[in-house]
Amino acid sequence: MGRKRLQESVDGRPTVHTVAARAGVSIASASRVLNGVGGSPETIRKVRAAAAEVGYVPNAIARSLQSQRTGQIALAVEDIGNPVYVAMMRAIEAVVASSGRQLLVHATGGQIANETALLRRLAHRYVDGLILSPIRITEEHLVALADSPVPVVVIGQLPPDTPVDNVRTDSQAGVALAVDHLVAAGRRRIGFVNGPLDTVPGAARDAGFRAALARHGIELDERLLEVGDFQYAAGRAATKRLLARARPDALVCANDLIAVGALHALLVAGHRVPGDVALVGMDDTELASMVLPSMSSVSLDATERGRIAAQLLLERIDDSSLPPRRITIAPHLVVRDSSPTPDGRAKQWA
Amino acid sequence: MGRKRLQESVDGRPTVHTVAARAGVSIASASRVLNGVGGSPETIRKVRAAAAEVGYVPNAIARSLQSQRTGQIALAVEDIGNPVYVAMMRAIEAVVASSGRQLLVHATGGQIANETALLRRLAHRYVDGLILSPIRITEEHLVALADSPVPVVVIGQLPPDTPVDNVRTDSQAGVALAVDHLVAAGRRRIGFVNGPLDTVPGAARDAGFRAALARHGIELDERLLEVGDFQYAAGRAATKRLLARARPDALVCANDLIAVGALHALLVAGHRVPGDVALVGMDDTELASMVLPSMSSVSLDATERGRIAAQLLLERIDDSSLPPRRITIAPHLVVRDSSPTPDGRAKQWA
DNA sequence: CAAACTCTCGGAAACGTTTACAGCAATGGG
DNA sequence: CCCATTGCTGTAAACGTTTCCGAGAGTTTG
Repeated sequence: MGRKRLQESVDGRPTVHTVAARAGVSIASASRVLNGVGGSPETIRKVRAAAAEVGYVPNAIARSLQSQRTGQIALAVEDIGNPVYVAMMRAIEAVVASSGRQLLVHATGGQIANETALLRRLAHRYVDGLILSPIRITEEHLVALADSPVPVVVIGQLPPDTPVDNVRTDSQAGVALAVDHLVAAGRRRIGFVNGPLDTVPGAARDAGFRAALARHGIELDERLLEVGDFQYAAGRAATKRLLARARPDALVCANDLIAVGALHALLVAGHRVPGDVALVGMDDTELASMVLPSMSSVSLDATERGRIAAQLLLERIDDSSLPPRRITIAPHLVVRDSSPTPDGRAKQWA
Repeated sequence: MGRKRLQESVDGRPTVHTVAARAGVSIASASRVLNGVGGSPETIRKVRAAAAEVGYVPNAIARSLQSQRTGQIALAVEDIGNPVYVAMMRAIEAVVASSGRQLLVHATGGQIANETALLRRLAHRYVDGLILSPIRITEEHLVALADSPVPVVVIGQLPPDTPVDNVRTDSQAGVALAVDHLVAAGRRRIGFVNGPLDTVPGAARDAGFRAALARHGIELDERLLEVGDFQYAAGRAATKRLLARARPDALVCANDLIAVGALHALLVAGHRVPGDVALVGMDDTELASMVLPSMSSVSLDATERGRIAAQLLLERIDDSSLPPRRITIAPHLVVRDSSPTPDGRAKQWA
């Protein structure tokens, strides 16, 4: 009994001690064999046999404590229901899994308190690194990022010279792509349904929209601007408000969820899309091709951003002396049926 | 230097030794104070001060090793992009987070190999419990479940008498609800677009559909049956095939993704919904109210299933002697615009 | 044939916690 | 005034690994 206590873990499962005793070798030898480093043929045989007989599985926690690695990566996004984050998550999970690690998912709800709390919790070292995609960036974030005890990669805009690995996209240029496309098709009364202006993407897209109109010499009509959350329901409501006071001939939306809401509002109000009002979303999520008419959308390549972010993180975990890197992904426009084709014609059935 | 090595962790961060030394007490006393158990007022003051000064944060891994608890829960679903799993995940994450734990997400892709590998990996004890929502159940699953080293809760059908906590829904009855609804509205040529028949939900829904038709004395026309993956694209393709050879006046779909695909195929083919063909999806995801016309759908209450599964798991973690529990959630029909209202009339504009 | 290497092995320390146990002082009751 | 109780404290063991180090055996080299 006393002897057994020394060999089995507290819940009766075999430990390296069990295996070693059964094979008649020391735990050091057993451990070496089990990790495939060293051991004479005879020892290897005995240890492997013993391990198989008792069904030994190493304890990940104990291993982590010793190796100072958890084999876990955390991902924190605002809303795991947004298809753009789903795409990102899929890409990240693929990279993470292929490196033999696991992915932890946190939903922050966009709350700053949640995010900084999460950053602080990293000090517990339950994870080897974090991929964070914040929707707002505060001074608190920057401080917390600066003395984060584990590597963090941020997906999204960060102030210049923040010494943090960073994957971003130029959503300002993305909005410009949408506007250019619509102007080229002869639309002039272009509306914009945005997310909250106090978010980083919201502010960038607002600036992008204004700049693009200015570049085309179109005067901005403030009645064509609306703001809501980055959600379907908010997009639908915002569009309804906008339509109640103005007559756009095109609508740009700050993401696809908003755009689907806008599409719904437009069709319910009896507008033809793209005949009366052309529509361009943003993020190019799966949603864009699910709806009818299928939606043009500016792709910010969430999959690619996720993949790169994961790779950057793994690289930094392996070598913390790397200089901070900043990767920018260029947006591109995917034209579908909700906006006029390049030759200016709308599909006949719409 | 030698002294320092004893007080700080290998990467220079403070440990309980650091705090203890700084406060001039033993590590035992320090640990006790930090855990809020015992300590004289003076000791408490000194330790708290020392901890604050050095910015001490306990190491979660070391704590886990000692306490035999990781504070982590894993969730494994087929496809994190399916909105039904998103809803489930949201509910689970809420429960898990409010118990102070964290959620790990695994995407299995429905691969049996992945799932059994995952079950085996539980032996590494990196997590306190698992919520598994398998789409297929094999003998391998049952064996792996039987000797899982940590508690597992399964969401989905399980053979009777499997001694595993289980949250399920009666999707067979769910399909019946849809069929009853359509028959009551006078539809007779009811088609069914299902997922793979070798999956548990696929088989159940197939059986449910056949039984429901039989109950109404409607002879089954095999040409009105189609099968694909539980995905949007597959649903769209399957519906296209079905429409090429038959003229249904209603369509039941095995989930909302398939249903949105079917809706797309129907509208593109020029059918009016629900005028020519009524449509009922299943799962009642957010998607259902995003599309136009908004989709009737049989709710299997994924949110509730997720919430309950998480609670069952937490209970079992706290008390492994509990008898296996099986909770069944009743489905209910949510009628929207894609199927006739109870009085048999379709909305005028469709 | 001695010296220098190369392998393999086991003991023991380490990773950073929590906690059983025993010692000790102070307190209260008889 | 003594003893039992209470409340703190520190020492040391434990959680289950990996790995450093020194010892011994066998092999090569000069």
